Amino acid sequence: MADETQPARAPTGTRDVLFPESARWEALVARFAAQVEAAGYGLAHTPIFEETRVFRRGIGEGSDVVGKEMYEFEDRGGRSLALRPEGTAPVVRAFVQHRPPVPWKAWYVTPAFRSERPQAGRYRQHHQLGIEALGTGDADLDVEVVALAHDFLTGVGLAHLELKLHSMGDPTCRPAYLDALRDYLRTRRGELCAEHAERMEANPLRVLDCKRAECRAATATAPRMLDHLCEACRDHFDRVRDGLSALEVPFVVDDRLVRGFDYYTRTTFEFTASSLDAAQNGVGGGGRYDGLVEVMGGQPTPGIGFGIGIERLLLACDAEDAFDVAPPAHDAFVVDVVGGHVARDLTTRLRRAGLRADRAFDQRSMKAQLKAADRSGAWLAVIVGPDELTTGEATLRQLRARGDQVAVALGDVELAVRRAVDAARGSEAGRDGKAGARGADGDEDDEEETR
RNA sequence: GUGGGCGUAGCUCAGUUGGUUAGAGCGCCAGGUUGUGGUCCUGGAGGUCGGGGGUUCGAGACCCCUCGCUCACCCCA
Repeated sequence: MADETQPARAPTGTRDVLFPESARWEALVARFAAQVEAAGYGLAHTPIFEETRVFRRGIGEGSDVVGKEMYEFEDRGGRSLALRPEGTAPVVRAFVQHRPPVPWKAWYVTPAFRSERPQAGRYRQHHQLGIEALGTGDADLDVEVVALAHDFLTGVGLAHLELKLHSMGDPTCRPAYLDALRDYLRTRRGELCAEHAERMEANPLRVLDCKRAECRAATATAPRMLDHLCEACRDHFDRVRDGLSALEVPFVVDDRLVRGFDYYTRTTFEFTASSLDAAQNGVGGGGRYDGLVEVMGGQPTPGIGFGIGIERLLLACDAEDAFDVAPPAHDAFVVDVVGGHVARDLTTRLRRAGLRADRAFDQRSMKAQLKAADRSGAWLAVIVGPDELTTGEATLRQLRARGDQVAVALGDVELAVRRAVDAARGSEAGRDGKAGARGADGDEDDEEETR
């Protein structure tokens, strides 16, 4: 337990995301929302905790995430609850509960909790962006979902990205395959790494995913799911590949790809960022889960989705110098050296007029207030001192562009600020040859300027 | 859960084989300029040396415990 005399801090494995870093998060979520909403996905908020069985049944008792990493607790009524370790199960639970018309397409942004030892790109609370689409098993939907993930990731500026694609088969073909794989592994048991020699019976697929050289070698000639797909699964996989190729989404088929949750059927995929260390280079992944709705107590309904880790994605962006977001600048900073009531009134008027305005407090000196104005990144300082008070004017001073100070009537400040800021933005754009976008990718739109 | 590295001002760090009032740069505040930011100069504030115990005449330095951070394994976003 932590020392009670020490100041409290964020729990192990969690992070505070404060401004200006948070501005990047905000921009990332906004971009994701815009993209998936344009494709017909609607926002779904579901509780941050669920009945424990939602995850036990949904994700699978055998998975590490449920078996040893889930935050479980009893509430005061003795109910067993768990903090969500991932995003899909709760959304599927909500689908079963509310029976929305299909196809039902939802997106989410949510924290996810896993009780593991933190390290680079791995936290006890991390955040995911994701989509889920339920109600059709059409392979075109697989293509849509994968393409949306791809377009989003490349859209934020990631270039060094790899998409791995695989098929897990379905209840028709997978059991026979698992038997064949088990039979094979039994003959090679002595060659496997210690851990997998133990675990191979319970979870033979994991062995294929093992990074150790022994396991790699021992499984080089192991039977592969792709060779054991039933006709329906094979046809489905072919259509997914054809679709991705048609949309020019590059991928590699990886027949060792095994994802951590039990619910996957048929298409599974994973995006890795080669700019990150291999240990945590998975920035997102997902797949089809045609049996999950039924497991959750609903009518058999196919579905597919993906989740993207925000922290990892931003880490990958850092490694590639991508998605550099500049927080929006204030339009005006009011400098009041006559006691503060003018700042109080003017900032409010500017804000009510839709402008971004701030001020200093505590009646600081003009020098200090101008310094604060400069630091705030505001385009303009709106100065009111004794002189202005007697003439009923305010002085507008450009902080980031050339131009003389001008006096404007106090009653016209909103309009004058708007004009002066537009002019300053215009002249900066002219100099840079860019529309005021200080971010890396230059296509962030200036939605505020067009009013 | 297992193993390695590391905890000194808000931040990045220095601190000689244990020796007196613990330093720097940046940042912050103020003054130079009693009406003008971004440069410059001067000054100032700010430290339970992560916490607890021990060794010693003396500990930021050494030992033990503990908390935290970090990296790797496992697994995953």
